Amino acid sequence: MEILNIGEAAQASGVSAKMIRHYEAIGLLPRAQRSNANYRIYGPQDVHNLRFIHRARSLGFRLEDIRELLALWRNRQRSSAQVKKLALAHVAELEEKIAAMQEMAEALKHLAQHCHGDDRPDCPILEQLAD
Amino acid sequence: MEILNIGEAAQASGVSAKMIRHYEAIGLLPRAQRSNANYRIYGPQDVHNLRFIHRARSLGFRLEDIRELLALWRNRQRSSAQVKKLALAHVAELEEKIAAMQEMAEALKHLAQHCHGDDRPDCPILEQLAD
DNA sequence: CTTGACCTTCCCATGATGGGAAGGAACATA
DNA sequence: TATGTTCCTTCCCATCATGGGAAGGTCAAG
Repeated sequence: MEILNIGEAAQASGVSAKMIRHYEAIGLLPRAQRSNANYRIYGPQDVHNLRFIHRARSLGFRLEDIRELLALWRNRQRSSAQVKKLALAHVAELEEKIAAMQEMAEALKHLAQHCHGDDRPDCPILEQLAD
Repeated sequence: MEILNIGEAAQASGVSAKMIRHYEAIGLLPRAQRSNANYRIYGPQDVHNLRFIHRARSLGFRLEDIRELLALWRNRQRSSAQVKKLALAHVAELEEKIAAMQEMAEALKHLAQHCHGDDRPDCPILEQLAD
């Protein structure tokens, strides 16, 4: 298990083969080495990169953020402040979206509570939408 | 203010002119009446429909859900149970997304708390991503 | 009659992901 | 070795809601 093709690298990293090709296409990953038959081949370091991306995605980072995170990761001269700033900006975005969705959910739950949910047509949910 | 062109209807409803055309194109709205010059023209009922859509979007409903909500709204034979079901399904989706984003935010905040955020390169955020 | 603000249609972009086609390559088993 | 299965390659298209912008027609006010 030293040299992997794209399917094996996908298995090993949790990133789909489709996405590995995509990340390469947009320059998030360097162009992979190729076998004689033009298959992409991946070594341990490549898989490490892929895992990094996978974890960052699972924390909700956008690909452009991940591009920066990868650069910081590779750069031994980075300051932890740069990383922290990126992370906290992302947290702020998440919290903004969470708050917006919570407002929606609360409003809808409130309306639904007052909806009989039976055979009759009267419904405060529609009434609210129609105003 | 009885007969409006698309820009005025947009103003009056909160839905952009661009989106009004789009909703018509995908059949969410009936084809608008046209003036001699082929301009779309909107009456009070059309604006009412647009406001309905605008409010539903602001509660996070997807357009396909709104298509159903509009049908229920128009249908005097509807049961409030149908509306409530749609609404609660949407609440469930929202809450699922909220929970996922909260997990991300919590994980990141935890990592950021342990990141010095100074000039030094050491950073638990990157360490976690690199594992 | 010109000018500026509006309208029309049409095409393209976003962001991350996947589906699927057409054709070549690798490999396992009969 | 022949054949079949599974993998790879590239390329195009779809999602979802929204907007940007071009090219050209229309309208109202000065």
